[in-house]
Amino acid sequence: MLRVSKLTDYGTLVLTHMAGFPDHLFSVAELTQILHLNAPTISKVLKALGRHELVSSVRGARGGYALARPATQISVAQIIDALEDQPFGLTECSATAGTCDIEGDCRIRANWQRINTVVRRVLDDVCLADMVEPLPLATEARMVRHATPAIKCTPQ
Amino acid sequence: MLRVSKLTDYGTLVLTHMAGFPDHLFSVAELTQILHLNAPTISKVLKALGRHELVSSVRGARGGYALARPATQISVAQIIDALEDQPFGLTECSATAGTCDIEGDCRIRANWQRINTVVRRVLDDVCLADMVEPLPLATEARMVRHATPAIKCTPQ
DNA sequence: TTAAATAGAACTATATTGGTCCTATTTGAA
DNA sequence: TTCAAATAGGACCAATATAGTTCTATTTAA
Repeated sequence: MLRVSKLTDYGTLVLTHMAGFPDHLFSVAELTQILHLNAPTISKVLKALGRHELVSSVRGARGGYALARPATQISVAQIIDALEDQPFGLTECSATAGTCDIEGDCRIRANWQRINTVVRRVLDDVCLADMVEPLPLATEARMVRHATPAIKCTPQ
Repeated sequence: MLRVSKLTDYGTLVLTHMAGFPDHLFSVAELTQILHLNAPTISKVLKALGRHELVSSVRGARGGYALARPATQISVAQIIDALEDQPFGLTECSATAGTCDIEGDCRIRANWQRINTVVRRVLDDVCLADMVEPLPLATEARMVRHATPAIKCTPQ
């Protein structure tokens, strides 16, 4: 469907809120009230984010979660990696080798991989800090500058 | 899952093959033999592509399909639009308004939309002709040049 | 010792997708 | 005129993926 899963969407929402209060330890209960999401859902998301070291957790009474590092150092791509089950790639065969019978003489797989690289780079270049505030019409984006020329399109 | 559907994948494969023979009218049976996909699947894909005017069809005996326009004028984004059920967008709320309770005070929706715009532009800038041959390490990509600065990432 | 918290894993229900099949329509050719 | 070869459209079922919930274990402050 070319959509990120809802868990990933929730994850960006949760992390974006947490980014506004870097020193605060958030419990699931607290985030539930603020974000109007169900507690089990928030809990599930934070557990996965913890496993991927995007948040750090403190267990026990008075425990909770906080960002594991500054919001400028957490990218949307990293959130996707943590919350999506499959490895990154717009098609199955371009993400994982050996999933398709005709892989041997497939002519488009390599090109899908190039597309993946460029899309990935876009997502690498958006960080949590960018998601916190409604962005003004931005100046030259690092994202765009950074995108290397991976694909040539025949001029039309 | 941040994946294009299999139908979309099949669609690019079929169209890429057809792009190599612009004047030939392909029947489903013919494509079946060449591409090693099942006939009903190829048929389904081509019908959808026809509805979106990416291929033109000739009905009746000796009928078949051909690209509706030159391969330089069919983009991967258009193929996705034709074969995916949902409108383009990495999250549901950023693709379709009114799908989320908390849309009113959601802080990240607008930023997802900016991300959508940039990703979309990447896909707009890859055309079928680009998928036909294994691309050499390409020179400056129109795709990249074209991507406008929609998102600012705080320098790290 | 207890209550408040996270950790992990399993489970169920729903939604989406993939794939197939059926019927209608069109059209070239015998 | 009839038949066979083709596409058009839609409905359907099976498989997969996702969402959401629940249960048990563990940790730790008070």
